[in-house]
Amino acid sequence: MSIFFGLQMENYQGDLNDIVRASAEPAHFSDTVPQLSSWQQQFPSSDPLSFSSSAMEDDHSTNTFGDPFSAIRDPLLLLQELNVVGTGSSSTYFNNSPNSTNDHHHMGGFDDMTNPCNIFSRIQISHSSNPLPPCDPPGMAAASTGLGGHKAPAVFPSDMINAKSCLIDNTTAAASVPVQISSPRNLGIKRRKSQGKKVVCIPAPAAANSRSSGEIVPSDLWAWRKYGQKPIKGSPYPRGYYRCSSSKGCSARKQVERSRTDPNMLVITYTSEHNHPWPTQRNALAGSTRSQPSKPNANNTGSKMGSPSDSEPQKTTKETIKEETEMDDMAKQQLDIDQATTVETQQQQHDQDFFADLDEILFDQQKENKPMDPFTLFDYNNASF
DNA sequence: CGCCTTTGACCCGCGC
DNA sequence: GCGCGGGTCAAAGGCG
Repeated sequence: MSIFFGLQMENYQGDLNDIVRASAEPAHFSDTVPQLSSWQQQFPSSDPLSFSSSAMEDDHSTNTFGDPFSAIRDPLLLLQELNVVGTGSSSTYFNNSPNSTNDHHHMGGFDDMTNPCNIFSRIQISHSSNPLPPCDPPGMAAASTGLGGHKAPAVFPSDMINAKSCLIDNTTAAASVPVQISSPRNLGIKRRKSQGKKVVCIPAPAAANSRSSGEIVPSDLWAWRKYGQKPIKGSPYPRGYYRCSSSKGCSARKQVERSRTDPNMLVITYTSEHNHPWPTQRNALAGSTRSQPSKPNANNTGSKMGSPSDSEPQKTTKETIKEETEMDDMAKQQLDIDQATTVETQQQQHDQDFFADLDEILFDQQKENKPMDPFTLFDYNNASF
């Protein structure tokens, strides 16, 4: 997950590189954050990450695959997890995520969504087979062509969540459309036909602190590889096409574009599903660090830092993939026999290890009087958004 | 070496 | 049937 709040686009040149790659300046969220995470409390001088601590805490026990970033997650996923989007088993976007089951939904975080101080206060998210540019205000949608070649409705669909105003309608949020696995080249599956999609609207990262090329990297858990970019008729901004590179054969895709009505907002459309568990190590595939700005202090900010396995000897890519496979098999077995409690225990242990490493990193930063760039933490994910 | 981005070409659904 | 526009492919070159 990457959320960039209150960031302004600067030096935008109309290339989606600006959107998807590179780092972003620390987020200075307005007003207050209800609670600080443990490590924020530990280092109050560090730039606040402003995650919802309740979300973090709640998530610790929900991720079967031991992803330490379950607390720093994709806005879509978190909202989904909070029963805001794609509630219930009908939501299948992350079909291998344990969160796709009802069993682990934690409503404890839902209250946060109604809190004006919630970090997702500027996220709009839609789960619809007929998505619209979610950042286009109602009434302006007529000027926009809906994603997937469908005309955008003049008003938000019922399952459109306008978190920007923090008005969560639990009844409408319950609407869910199963996401199809749809490869356009798959036989018998026509593309652009009511393909299940999820649309997320997030504040666009600023380019100010980005690399010299002006690139910024909203990262999320997954690794994404860009496979195309197209100018969009009627929009000054191109649309970037990304597919999941976390696992070969994964059909998950996303499209990233700017809202034509609010260039400060990014419209991210997720299509199809991940067919693999959470990446246990974001840099499992070589070259993925390209999307990361290189940081001089490798000890603290390198693309491999913060990995849950940092305290362990470096693993080769093959070993990592093997582990992922084994982990996947194990997780399936766990699911088969419904040993959720065991999984949660493993998850908690994993998270403990991760946060111990994280605290160590932050402590090192603190010792050097280096303000911690919160999005360095996002870089752990090593995935463009 | 392997993955990345870039980018022109191609494919295909949809509207007229 | 045709043209438009969106989505994907794949080659080329770059980067760590």
